[in-house]
Amino acid sequence: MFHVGGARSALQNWIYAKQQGGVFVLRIEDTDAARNRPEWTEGILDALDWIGIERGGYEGPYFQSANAGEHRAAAEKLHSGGLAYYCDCTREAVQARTGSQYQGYDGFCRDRGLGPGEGRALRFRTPDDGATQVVDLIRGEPTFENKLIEDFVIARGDGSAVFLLANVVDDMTMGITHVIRAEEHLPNTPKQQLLWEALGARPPVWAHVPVVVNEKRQKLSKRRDKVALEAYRDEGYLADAMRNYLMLLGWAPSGDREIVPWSVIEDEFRLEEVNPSPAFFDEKKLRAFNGDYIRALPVEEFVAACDPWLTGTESIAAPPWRPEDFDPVAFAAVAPLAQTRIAVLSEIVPNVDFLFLSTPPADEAAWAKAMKEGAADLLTAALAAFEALPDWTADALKAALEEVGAQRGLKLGKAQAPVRVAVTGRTVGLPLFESVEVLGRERTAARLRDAIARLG
RNA sequence: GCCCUCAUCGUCUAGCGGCCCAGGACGCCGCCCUUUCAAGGCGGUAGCACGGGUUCGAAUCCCGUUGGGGGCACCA
Repeated sequence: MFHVGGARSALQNWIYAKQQGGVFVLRIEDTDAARNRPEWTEGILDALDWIGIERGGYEGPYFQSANAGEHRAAAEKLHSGGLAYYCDCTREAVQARTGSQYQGYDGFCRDRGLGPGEGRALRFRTPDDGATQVVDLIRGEPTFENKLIEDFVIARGDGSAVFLLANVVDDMTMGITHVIRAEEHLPNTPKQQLLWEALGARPPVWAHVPVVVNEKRQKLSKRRDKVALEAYRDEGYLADAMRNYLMLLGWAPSGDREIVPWSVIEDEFRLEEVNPSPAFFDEKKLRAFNGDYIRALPVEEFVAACDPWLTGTESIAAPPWRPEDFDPVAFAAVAPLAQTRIAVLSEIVPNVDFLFLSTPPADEAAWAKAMKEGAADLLTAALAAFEALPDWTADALKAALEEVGAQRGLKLGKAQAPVRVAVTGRTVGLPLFESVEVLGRERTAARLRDAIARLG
């Protein structure tokens, strides 16, 4: 599973690294074996592939746990240098001293001179005075008073390093110069910067990109929000549309443009210009973008792009018709008509299913709406007119129905309604006469007869 | 409670002291086109959170208020 917010920062990170002539490193933070979820890694890689960050474009993935030895060595170094101390306080004990309102660790073990031992955590001794200023490409130079930073844990009772330390050690050993991550890490940054300095290295340049929020302005959460990129892919969003949209959250290309070729984005994107406030992920706008991208596709590419929804895949449900009833030639014939009518690829199915189903899809509401007074009469006349047609073409079919309607004082808009429902099962859909032409004389006649029979 | 952070139409944004009684896009609403529905064309709706400064001049700079978000774990 990969969060869209994460996908966006990956995109930004990737472009920035490219522009700087550096490499984008994908690292999985897995210092806690119990919480490690291998399937997440796969999800992240799939998402990056889909969104177009090809695997050659970044390094990794690297797993923090692979460096456990170095993490421990760094912890030991900090301890022997007097920059960290062991602590055996339980959470409850700290709370008993500080009161119910959380105040941070109170420094109880600071000067107890405890040695390492089972169940003793190692805490970093934060400076008593001064301030830590971080350099952030997006936010300027946030400054944190050191005395307000608690003595935080850097290694667990079993000696393993926690995220804060492990992350810093890995960054140092990998020669990381820029850390670009989500805004929620900003409050951790002074702690990590203190660690860089304590370990004798020059801290990196930071960039904390804003989070993506839901309509309630909360950070996207996997539990309550649709955040998995795969879900959008399976619904039929185009990768190009998605990455274009994602890049516009917090940033815009020059000159009143939004839908632009990727090359323009790669060229014009400036991390420093990213808007520091959280952005709402607007699915409606994404849809509009996607529709635009779909329409821009050459027809043959559109046809190819629809394939997964026409045949089904592991993650995409199979269509309602039998596989052997699918006719690629018929589909290709109506594809251009469908192209302007769908915003996401999965919508192709209800637009063309009438062609491949043995009977029109049943929709009682549609039937009730279209089959009013005179419907049987109109259908009967239409059937006769259609059967008399020498040429089975959309134009001829249209002329025939126009004639039938005119005899009954009906405009084509009205006259086509019952025919449409009888033949396609729906009140809305692709242009009727083209659809009927592709459906063919036999099947059309059969469906009209069925409808007339039903109307009694 | 403490710390950090953010603030232009409903939403995403342009704007970085005069070009702005604020531009674009999505949405929404009309009209046109039209065999349904779309697409397309045209038009409209709607915003600088509030209060103080600074300045000849502020959406743009400063301070405060309010509101939002994030963080404060032997999670990452």
